[in-house]
Amino acid sequence: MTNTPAQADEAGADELSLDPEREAATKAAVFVTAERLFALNGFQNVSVRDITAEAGVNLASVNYHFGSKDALLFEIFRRRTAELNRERARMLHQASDRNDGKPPVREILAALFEPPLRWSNPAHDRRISVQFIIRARSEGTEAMKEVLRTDVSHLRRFADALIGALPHLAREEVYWRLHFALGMIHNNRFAEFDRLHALSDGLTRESDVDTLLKRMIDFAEAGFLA
Amino acid sequence: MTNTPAQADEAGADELSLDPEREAATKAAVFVTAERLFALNGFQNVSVRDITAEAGVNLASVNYHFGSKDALLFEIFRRRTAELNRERARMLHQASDRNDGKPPVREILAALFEPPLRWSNPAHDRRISVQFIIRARSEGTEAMKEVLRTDVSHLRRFADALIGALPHLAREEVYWRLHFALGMIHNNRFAEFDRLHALSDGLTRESDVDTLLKRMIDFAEAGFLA
DNA sequence: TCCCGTCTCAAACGTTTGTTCGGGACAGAC
DNA sequence: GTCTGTCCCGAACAAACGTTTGAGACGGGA
Repeated sequence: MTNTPAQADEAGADELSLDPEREAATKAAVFVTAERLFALNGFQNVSVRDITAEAGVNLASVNYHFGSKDALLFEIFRRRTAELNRERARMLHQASDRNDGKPPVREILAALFEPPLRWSNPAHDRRISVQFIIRARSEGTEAMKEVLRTDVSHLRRFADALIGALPHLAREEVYWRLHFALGMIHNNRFAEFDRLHALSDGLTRESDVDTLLKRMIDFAEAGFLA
Repeated sequence: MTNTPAQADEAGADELSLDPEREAATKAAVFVTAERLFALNGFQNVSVRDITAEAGVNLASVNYHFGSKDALLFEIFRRRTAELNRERARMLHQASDRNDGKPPVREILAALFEPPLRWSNPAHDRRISVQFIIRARSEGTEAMKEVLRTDVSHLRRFADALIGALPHLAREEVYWRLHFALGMIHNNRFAEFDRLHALSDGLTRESDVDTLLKRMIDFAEAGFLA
C-alpha cells in the first residue's frame, strides 16, 4: 500500500493547487510534457512511453503520480479549463464594472474571445494549453465529455449578460447565437488555419492576434445584433 | 498473390463507383458498419474486431477488401466528402442560375449550410455521414488531414461567389469570414448540442432543422454584411 | 542506528491491436 | 473433369499498449 500516492493526493489537494516548490519535479515534468504531446499529436496517438521518454522520467511515473493515463489527461483538462474560465470571468466582471452592470454585446464577446485568442499567440506560453482544450472537446475521455456536456456554470454569466444586452431578442435566440459564437473559437485549430491559408493563397496570416480578435468580434457582434 | 484484391480494386475503380449490385455484400456491410461505429465512437475507439463482429463478417474482411484499417477510413472519408461537395456545388450552381451568375450572400450561405444540416436530420440516412465527416476534421488520419489542408478546390467557388457578392469588402476579409462561417458548421456535434440544451434549460431543441438552418444563415449573413 | 514514508527504477504482466497466413468453398470457362 | 479466380474462414502472429510489481535509493525523525 506504500506505492499509491495518487489517491491520497486526490483526497488531500481538493483544490487545483500546483505549488511548484513542493511538488515533485517528476510530476511537473510529466504534466507539461504530456500536455504538449497531447495537444500536438492527439490524445490517443500519444502513449505513456512517449511521455515518460520525452520527459526523461521512468515509465511508472504516470501511474504513480496520477493513477492512470486517463486521470492524467483529466487533471490537465481540469486545470487548464479552470484557468481559462477564471480569466474569462475576470474580463466579464471588469466589463460589467465599466458599464454599470450592463455591458454591451461587444465587450461580452471580447471577454469570451480574448483569453483563448491571446493565449494562442505564438509567443505565449499557453498556446499549447489552448490546443489541448480544443482537442478535449472532440477527442476527450468520457469523463471530460461528461463535464463538457453538463457543467455550463461558466457560460451562465455570459448568457445572462447577453440576454441583458439584447432585451428585444428571444432568450432562445440568444442561446443559439452564443452557440454559434463558441463554434467560431473551436475552429481555431492548426489544420483550419492551414486550409484558410491555402484557400486565400497566403493572403491571410495567422500571426496577427489582435487583428484576428477584432475580425471575430466584428463578425459575431453583427450576428448578435441582426 | 491471389489474396490481395484491395490494390487491384484501387487501380480498377478509379472513380468512386459503388455499384451495389456487383459489389460484394461483405464489403458493403463493412463499409456502412464501420462508418456508423466510427462516427458514434471515434476513429481510435473502434477496432477492426468491433466492425467485423457487428457486421457479421470475418475479421480478415477489412484487410482483404480495403487493404488496411486506415485505408478503409480513408475510403469512407473520400466518398462522403465527395458526396457532400457535389451537393454543395449543385446548390451553388442553382443559386447562380437563379441570380444571373451573381447570387447574394444569403443564397451562397444556404448552399454551404443546407446540405450538411439537412443530412443531420434525425430522420435522414446520412446523419451518420455528417458526424463522420466532422470527426475526420479533428481525429482524422494524417492522410485525411493532408487532404483537408491542401484540397480547397470545393471552397474556391464559394469564396469567389462571396467576393463577387461583397465587392466593397477586402478579399482577405471575405476569406476570414468564410472561415468563421465554416466553424459554425463544424460545431454541430452531439456534445455541443447537449451543452446548449443544458445551458438553456431545455429551451433549445435540436430537432427542428429548418429553424436551425434559418438561424445559422441569419447569424452568418449579418456577419458578412457587417 | 534504526525506521519509515516518499520517490524512482528496471522488468514484467496480461490484454488488445492491426495484420497475415494457408486452406477451402464455390462458380464459371475450357 | 479440371483449372482458375474470387471470396470467406479460423487461426495465428508480432507489436504496442496501460498497468503492476518488488526492490532499492534517499532523507528526516526517533
